[in-house]
Amino acid sequence: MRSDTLRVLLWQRALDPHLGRWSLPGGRLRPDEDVETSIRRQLAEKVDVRQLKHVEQLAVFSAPERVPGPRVVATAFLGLVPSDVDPEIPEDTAWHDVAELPRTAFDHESIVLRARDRLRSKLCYTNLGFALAPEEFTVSALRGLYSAALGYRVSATNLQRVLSRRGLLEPTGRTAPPGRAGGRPAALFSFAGKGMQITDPFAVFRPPSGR
Amino acid sequence: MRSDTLRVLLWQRALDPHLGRWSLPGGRLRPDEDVETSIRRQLAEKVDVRQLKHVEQLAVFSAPERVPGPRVVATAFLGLVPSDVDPEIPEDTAWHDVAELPRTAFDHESIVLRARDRLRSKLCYTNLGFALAPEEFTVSALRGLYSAALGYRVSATNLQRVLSRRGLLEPTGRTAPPGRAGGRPAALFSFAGKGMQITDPFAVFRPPSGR
DNA sequence: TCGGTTTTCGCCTTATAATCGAAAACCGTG
DNA sequence: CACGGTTTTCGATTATAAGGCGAAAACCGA
Repeated sequence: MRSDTLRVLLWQRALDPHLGRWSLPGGRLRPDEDVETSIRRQLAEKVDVRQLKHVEQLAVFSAPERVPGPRVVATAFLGLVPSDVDPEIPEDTAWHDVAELPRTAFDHESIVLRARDRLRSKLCYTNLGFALAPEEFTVSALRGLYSAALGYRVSATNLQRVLSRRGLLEPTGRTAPPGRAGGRPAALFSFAGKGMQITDPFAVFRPPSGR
Repeated sequence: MRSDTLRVLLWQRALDPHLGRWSLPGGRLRPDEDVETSIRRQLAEKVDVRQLKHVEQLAVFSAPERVPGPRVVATAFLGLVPSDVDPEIPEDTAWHDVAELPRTAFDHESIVLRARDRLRSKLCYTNLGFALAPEEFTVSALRGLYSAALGYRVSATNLQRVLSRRGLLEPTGRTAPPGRAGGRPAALFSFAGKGMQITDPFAVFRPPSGR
């Protein structure tokens, strides 16, 4: 998240094929690592890995013609960086608004869109939203993240109530200073689900309560 | 689903390594096919592909030591067969209760369990349950599927009400004959979400209704 | 016809989400 | 320092969805 828009880190290809187009960071799998280790290693060249708050497999892209030449099977990942970290990124990379992607290399546009859809879905039935938020955040800030990622305005009132009832918001007691125009200082919260997996789905058909 | 238990199709290895152990159907990716085409081809040798009502990528398993010898990266799939089809299966394959897996080859047990967890999750926030049901089914039968897959009893009353409100149950007008002991004949329903993707998630943070 | 069985449905309770509006707490300015 | 403008917070209310219970419906076999 950057200035209330959902972004993706892309780098501009310096080689043919598709020279100049923007592509997702990645690279070849080494024989001694699994795919998650590999993508974390690849990303370490672009972003500090410790800043990745969440990493999950997205899907395998394996169409025979997805890249020119010999076939390349790609395991795509969805990785989330909190909105407050602003990592040093190399010259040839940039954060791009997911809503206005540039001309991408290969099938990378569809990969990004798939990742966006996955994020949107999971925001609605998991705690994944907290992976986009800083350690401490205001309800307004969280509302901004949800709104930008989902593409529609969510109510701060309702967001706070829903997350509170689920026991996910822990008040830190501290407050954030108000903006230039004043306004009541916002209370700072942290994610309360420390023991909880950030991707644990909410139950819908719950087990019977009586036992 | 077989006699109200969740099963998985496994075949018994005839070769070393892990001779005699049970393993998931699968095989090597050919250069001219993508992974989904490949797994459908592989399965065609075991089960008629047309009987697969749903196929989705589960995850990539890529630990360097997951199989002896040179590393093999596997893309695992979750495939669902309706409860009423009873395909011809080869001699060396069998349906195994997921709750009581035999000694499996490699990491296939963890793959199966991961698939089970995915199924359980998705039953709660998608229409995936209908992929396990016949074209026409009674609410009781559906309840049996949900109960067996989820591992806890769900109420037929509530299941019907919830799915009806979502507009997913279409009455066919026909009824199923009662069992030996009698009882009111159950109405037959079909899945009403014909245009709808079976995996479309239900919204939780819904877009504002007023617009 | 009657007891046993299974399905279906209405009614009620509970749980969760959405909406609204007022109060709280701050800013800058006159 | 009072005031309008601003943002956050919270209580009260409404709306919607799910769960529980029991009665009625519809069938069987004897």
